Amino acid sequence: MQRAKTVKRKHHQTPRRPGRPAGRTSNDGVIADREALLDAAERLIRKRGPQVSLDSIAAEAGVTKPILYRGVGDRDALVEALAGRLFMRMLEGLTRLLERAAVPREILRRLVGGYLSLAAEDRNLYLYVTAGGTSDDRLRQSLVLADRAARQFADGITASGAYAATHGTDGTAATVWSYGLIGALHYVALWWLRETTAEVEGVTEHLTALLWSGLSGAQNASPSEP
Amino acid sequence: MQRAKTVKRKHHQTPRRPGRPAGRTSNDGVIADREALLDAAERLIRKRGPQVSLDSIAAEAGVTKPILYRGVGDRDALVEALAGRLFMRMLEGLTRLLERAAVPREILRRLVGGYLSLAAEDRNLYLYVTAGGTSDDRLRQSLVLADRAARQFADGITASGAYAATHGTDGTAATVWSYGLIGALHYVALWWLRETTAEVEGVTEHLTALLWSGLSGAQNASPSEP
DNA sequence: CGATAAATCTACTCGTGGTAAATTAATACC
DNA sequence: GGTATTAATTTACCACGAGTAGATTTATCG
Repeated sequence: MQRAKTVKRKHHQTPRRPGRPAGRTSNDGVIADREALLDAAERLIRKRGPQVSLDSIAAEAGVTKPILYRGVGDRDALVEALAGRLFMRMLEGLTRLLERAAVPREILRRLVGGYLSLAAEDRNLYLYVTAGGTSDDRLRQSLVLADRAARQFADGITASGAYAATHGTDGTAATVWSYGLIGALHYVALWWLRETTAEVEGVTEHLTALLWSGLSGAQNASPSEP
Repeated sequence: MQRAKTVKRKHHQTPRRPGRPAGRTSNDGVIADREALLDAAERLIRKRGPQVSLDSIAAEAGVTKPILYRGVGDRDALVEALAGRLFMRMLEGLTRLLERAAVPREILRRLVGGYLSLAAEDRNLYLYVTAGGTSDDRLRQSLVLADRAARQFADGITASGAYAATHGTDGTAATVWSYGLIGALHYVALWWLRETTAEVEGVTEHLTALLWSGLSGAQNASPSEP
């Protein structure tokens, strides 16, 4: 309601002079409200988009910036934490999608479609978390998603585990496959999250075809529906 | 005088009082030095890494910030221009690599290996250009690279053009394939540019296997060397 | 009751992108 | 040839976001 330029204070809050808060007998729940801070960050990012500042996030949480810093650390730590929560949710969603076994290509199709749909569900959060140049550890964390998704997928292919056959022996192969997979998914998701025109089914179909048959399948098999 | 931390003035330069410069009769070569500014930006990014500021870039070019802005526009425009130059160079390099025709899988292998090697050659510049969340038009520009690379690749597969068979009919398919391809390449490149340990041949081999056979090839064909 | 510790907010610094105002030289006009 | 106007450049500033130091108030312990 108010906020002409920058949000400074949460709507109906008393001005809260500085100093130790009255009433609190000891440090009760110092760790506990980390989740509340992350919740507030998620809420604001959903509402306002991926461009929100730490000041506004703190305001949304009803605290000030130093509290936010004490609770979750610096900006990188915040993004890291939000990415962890988001990726965990996406992973659970994907797992649920794959509960009932299916043929391998159908598994892949569900993975791709699920990834896109789940990213679109948390669009702003997904953009916030994956923006910023995928620096250092962020990328590595997204690999948890890729790796577990790939493992899940491979487990669907064969009981013996084709994934372990390739990923288990050679660490480089595992990493390359994970990065390649997540890169393809992520870039297609980035594009699709901007284009509201294309419907998810077609995109899923095309990407699944590419990931399934690879480029060797480009000669005879068109990725479009027959 | 100036700051100890950030370079403010190029080493041996005269202080240059403000005002219109003496000697220049009219605006000669206003457009011409845009390339010189971009050269300076490239030089400094190569030297100092992808974290350089616009101030330091202007200093490297021997001009001041407003001149830089007049010459190339804002930061996004600078990145755009540098990305255009880099991708053009990479595309030329890839084209040279594919001049002598080969079997399709070998073509793909050269594409992947060439992409990685060329990115590593301009490592800092590649990171500078692809950092920043791949927002909006940057991503679209990298598609020129992906699209032309894919076209080149497809032309190698069949003379009739498998690329046209899929890309020509359905625009969505073309876009999805391009984004997926460039995403896989870029993410693997990002990882590999950090890991100095892995040699390019192995990474190329694994990624080529993934892109060629797709995930359906994971059951029987291991991506590692037989 | 007084001193110390804890917890919080205010107010600042610092760096960076971006721009307006000041400054100087060239050019046009009489 | 002298003066006003215009072009080109630098300086100095603004806005804004991340991160932190210090002021401020309350609880707790002697």
